[in-house]
Amino acid sequence: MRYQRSRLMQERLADNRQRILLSARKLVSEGGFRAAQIAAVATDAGLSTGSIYRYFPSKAELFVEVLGEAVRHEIDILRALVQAPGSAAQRLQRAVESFAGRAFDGPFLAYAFIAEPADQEVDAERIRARRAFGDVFETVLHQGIASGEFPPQNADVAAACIVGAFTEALIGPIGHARGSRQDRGEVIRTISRFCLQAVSGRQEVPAAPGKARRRRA
Amino acid sequence: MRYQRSRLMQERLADNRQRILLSARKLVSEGGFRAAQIAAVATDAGLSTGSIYRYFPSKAELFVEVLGEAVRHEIDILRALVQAPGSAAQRLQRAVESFAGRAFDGPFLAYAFIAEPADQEVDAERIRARRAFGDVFETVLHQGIASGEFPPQNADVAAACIVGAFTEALIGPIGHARGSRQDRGEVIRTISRFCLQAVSGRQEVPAAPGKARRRRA
Amino acid sequence: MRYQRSRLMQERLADNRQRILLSARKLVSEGGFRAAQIAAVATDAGLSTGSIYRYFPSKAELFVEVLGEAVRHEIDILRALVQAPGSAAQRLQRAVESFAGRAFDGPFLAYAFIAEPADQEVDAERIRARRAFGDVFETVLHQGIASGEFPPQNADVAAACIVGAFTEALIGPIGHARGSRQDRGEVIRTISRFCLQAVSGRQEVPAAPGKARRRRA
Amino acid sequence: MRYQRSRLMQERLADNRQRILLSARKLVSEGGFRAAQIAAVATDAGLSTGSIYRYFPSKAELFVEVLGEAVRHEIDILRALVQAPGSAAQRLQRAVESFAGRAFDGPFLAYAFIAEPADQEVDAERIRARRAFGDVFETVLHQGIASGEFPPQNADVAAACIVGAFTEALIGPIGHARGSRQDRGEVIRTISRFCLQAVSGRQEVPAAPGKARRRRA
DNA sequence: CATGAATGAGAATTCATTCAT
DNA sequence: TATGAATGAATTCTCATTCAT
Repeated sequence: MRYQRSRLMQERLADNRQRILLSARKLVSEGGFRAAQIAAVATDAGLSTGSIYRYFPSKAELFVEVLGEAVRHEIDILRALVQAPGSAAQRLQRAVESFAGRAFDGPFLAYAFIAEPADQEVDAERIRARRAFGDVFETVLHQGIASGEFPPQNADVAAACIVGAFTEALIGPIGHARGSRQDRGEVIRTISRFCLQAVSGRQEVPAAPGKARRRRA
Repeated sequence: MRYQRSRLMQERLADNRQRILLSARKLVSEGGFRAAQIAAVATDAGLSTGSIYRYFPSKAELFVEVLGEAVRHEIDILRALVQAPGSAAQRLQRAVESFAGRAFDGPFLAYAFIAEPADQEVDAERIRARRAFGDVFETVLHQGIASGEFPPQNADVAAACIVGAFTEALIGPIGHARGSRQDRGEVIRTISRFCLQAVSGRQEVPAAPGKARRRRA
Repeated sequence: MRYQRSRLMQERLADNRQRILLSARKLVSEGGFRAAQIAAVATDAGLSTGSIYRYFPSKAELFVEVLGEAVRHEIDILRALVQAPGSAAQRLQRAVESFAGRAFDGPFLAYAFIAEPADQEVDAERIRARRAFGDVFETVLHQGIASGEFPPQNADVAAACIVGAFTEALIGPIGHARGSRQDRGEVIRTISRFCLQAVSGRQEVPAAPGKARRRRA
Repeated sequence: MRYQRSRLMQERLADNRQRILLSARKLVSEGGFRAAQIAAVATDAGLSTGSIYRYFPSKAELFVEVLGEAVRHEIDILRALVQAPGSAAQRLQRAVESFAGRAFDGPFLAYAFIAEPADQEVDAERIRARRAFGDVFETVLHQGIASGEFPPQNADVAAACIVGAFTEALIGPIGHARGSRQDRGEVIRTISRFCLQAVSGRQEVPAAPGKARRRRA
């Protein structure tokens, strides 16, 4: 006797959930966790505060998901690049440039990813995220070391250095790259060369410019 | 008599101010900004909450100064190393290792330095701090490029990469170096080689181990 | 055809109403009023929250009826026992033991009956309920006093004492009888003797054990 | 160098704490836990909501103390009466009448004592309270049984019955004694005789009337 | 008619800042 | 001048009730 939940309804529900996630993401990226109170998220999403709790059990869970969703997407892309054919150096370069490019375009992820959140649960998710990124880079480093492309090195620490390097360069406050005060391609190539030289110990000729096209996030 | 009392008074005032700063710093380093409420700082400093406001106009100003003080100290050390005689590579290496070593030993500075503070004013100070560190490294890079030691590169962005690399490696959550799970010297040498190779494009033979002595912060 | 549908409909309506009452009762008995939110009742009854409001104008009214229904059932049984033939003492004993036995088996009624409800309206119903129980016992007391079986006494207050005595003994927190830590028969006989002696002022020989059979609520 | 906290100050502090407890107690006794929100307590005590938390860590702790304080006071009185010289029956009678008298005068304690609180911690305290009262009566019962004054009986359950009996008679909603619709002495004597006859199985001649004087709580 | 998503008025709690003593 | 008690705005979360579909 249950009424069939109409397709429209289902869409609206999924829609709301997504809108909440987007609003939360937007607010954090614009004003940090400070600016992302439940009430603000609700208003931005066009809902009441109570409705947020229909979709997420708590503020912490909401932001864990915001972070997790962004990270998962990023990791998927990185893993694909890292598993593609090519030398370790090429694959590392592609991964760094791809990541850096998106971070340049939409500083949100990297921002949330650096920020100290107000909540322990979110903090834990942030740690998982950083470790996940590091793991991807560590994989290529190990492959490069094994194949003799890269000299032996502490891949663990080096991977952390890579993550830190472009994080800081792109979104950290001294990242002069902020906005578009510097040429996108130039910044990204600098970062990728930095990382490649760092792990290979060889002078790297940056990939032909113009390949990494600007793409909106 | 009156003069004497006044001098004592002044000393006590200066003393209290310093004690407040130290307590604030200690609390942040131990538990983050979350743990550094005015009341806690006051208790730790052996003063009343009201007294804090005799020395600092607001919580934000207090923490701006906490951060600023720590950074100034660090910058002084770095600048001395950078202005000492030696090749650009040597000076860069010394600066990186010195900074990294202190961060390894006492994660406070680096922590506060990454943390998203509760307050916009503190945030602004954090930006200044990161920029100041970057500037020091940028200086050496420019010198190295000018002297031909380093290939031409975007020194601005590269400096940010350096700061980011060791920040993440040492105190970021994937910094496996946390605690003492990894050998201090090994971690620091990995980082310094990473940075040197990154900017020089040459395989670097790390400095003889044992030179960088452990020192408590 | 239309008539048939209508009858089915009516049956379904009555059915739903009953299911809601049962679910509400079950939830209160298991977790107190705390656990009996409208949404939980609806889920348990296999209906939507909105539907609850088709059958009951408000949460308060629902629980007033839950309580009232349970009490009415209990009162019917008690009245039958009290109007049966026999001495006042016998009838009183039967009533007390019958009530106590059901309370021992299914603490729901007694629980709701003591609990401070979330709502004033339910509170009022609770008062009516207690008064109704008291009235039944008062009736027997009056009869016993009239017949000379019991000494003259304030039947009103004594009836309240009876209700309080077994309520507390059976479900109050010091009612060690909770669960089955004590022998059911023993507890019930103690209570009934307590009440009988209290009103008769004579040593009572408890009824032969084994008469009051355990029955699930 | 600490300023001496003035006696006045100390008095004011102790005063506030006491005022909060009194306000909380008053509100519960008047309108149940429903009416005792932190904001209401604060207003009643002439303080801000925040100030409540200077004196009590949480709402639950506040009400645990409200209940505990009242109970401790009551238990002290009961224990003194129970340990005084005299027969078990006399001591039991004095205890019951004393307790009943105060409950008649100020229904607060007994009310809170029956109410189902909104909070588990308070609930736990309530259970302790009831058990404590029961224990006092159980003690006299055991003594009376040992001395042959009372017939052998389950003292545990009987003690619960006593507590329940006058609780219900006095403050329970069927306690017609509410307000002063019935004569105070008459009600109290009825209760005490009820309890005495219940445990002794003998007709009790109530203590000479006029002895139990009305006293404000 | 049934549904269940949306609402929004509370309620508890925290903590920077003020100010009477 | 130092103190720390008092303040109260801000924030998260709950749940009875309504109403568009």
